[in-house]
Amino acid sequence: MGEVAYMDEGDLEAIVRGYSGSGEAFSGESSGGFSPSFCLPMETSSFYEPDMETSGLDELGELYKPFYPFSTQTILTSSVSVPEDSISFRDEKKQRTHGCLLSNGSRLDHIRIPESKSKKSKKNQQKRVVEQVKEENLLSDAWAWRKYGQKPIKGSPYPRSYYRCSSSKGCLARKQVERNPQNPDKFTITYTNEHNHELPTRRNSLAGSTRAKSSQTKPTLTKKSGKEVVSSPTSNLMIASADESSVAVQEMCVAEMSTHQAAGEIEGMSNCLPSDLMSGTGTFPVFTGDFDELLNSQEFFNGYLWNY
DNA sequence: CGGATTTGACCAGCGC
DNA sequence: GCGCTGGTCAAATCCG
Repeated sequence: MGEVAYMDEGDLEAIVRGYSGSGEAFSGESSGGFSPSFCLPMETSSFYEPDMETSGLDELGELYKPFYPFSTQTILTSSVSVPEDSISFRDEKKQRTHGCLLSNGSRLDHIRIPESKSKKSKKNQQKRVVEQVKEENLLSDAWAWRKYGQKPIKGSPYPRSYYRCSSSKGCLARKQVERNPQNPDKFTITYTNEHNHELPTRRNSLAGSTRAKSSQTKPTLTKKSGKEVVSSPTSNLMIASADESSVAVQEMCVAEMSTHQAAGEIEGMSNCLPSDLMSGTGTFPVFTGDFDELLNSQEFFNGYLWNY
């Protein structure tokens, strides 16, 4: 299952996208086109194109471009539970679902969030996109993010991490990532504002260099060189960092979308989770594939993704 | 050395 | 007005 909730201008409207399954949801029907990953409410279109009106699923991907340049692959990953912000409205969602069935079998439900939830606060007035993803899908974001803060959230045992787009100094795009208290296997990602630039040629200015995840707050960490790092062999791949491997993995996602390569490789790809968000989990998805192979595959995309 | 992460401090919005 | 909470800032620190 996967859900994506759009909250716009007061969080009055949101949609929930349902998936028949997290990994299996992607049935490889994407060649040359978008998988109907997202079905956005009309008003949501204004998010990117004020007067854009579309009903075509292909265009949905375009709508999502600011956040998900590769909507198809991104979607494939989206798993789902209920966005934290809308958890309290689960029942209502169930009652008011009248979504559309996507060609891949996933369903997209529209939900209306009670107005009481939105107090017209400055924050709420910002356009947001909320998505629930599984750990292994946190990587499905081609943008470069830089973490600028972390805060414990009341009512949740897990902290919330704050990221901003690091591709462009003037970019106001923000991203919040937090583990779902109700379903620790999933993360709630909240995107705020939109990117004011094209997809970065490199996810991070530091592409190629990896910073081992260090944290003093993770129970599931192991000591390494005096610092604590996630025990997973790939844990040093950050969700928002541009480790060569992670980039390659992500590109594999794209490749997958266009070449129908085994989705299993993606499902098994590593996850680069911030250790702070990993607290409470003892196991991590581990990518067991050959990174060299992945890196080689990267060449496949250099032509249009990473213009280097 | 450049860039990313960590983390305490600061600030603003909201409820009482 | 006060306290709580969430979001952001920025110095310190880390890493390749």
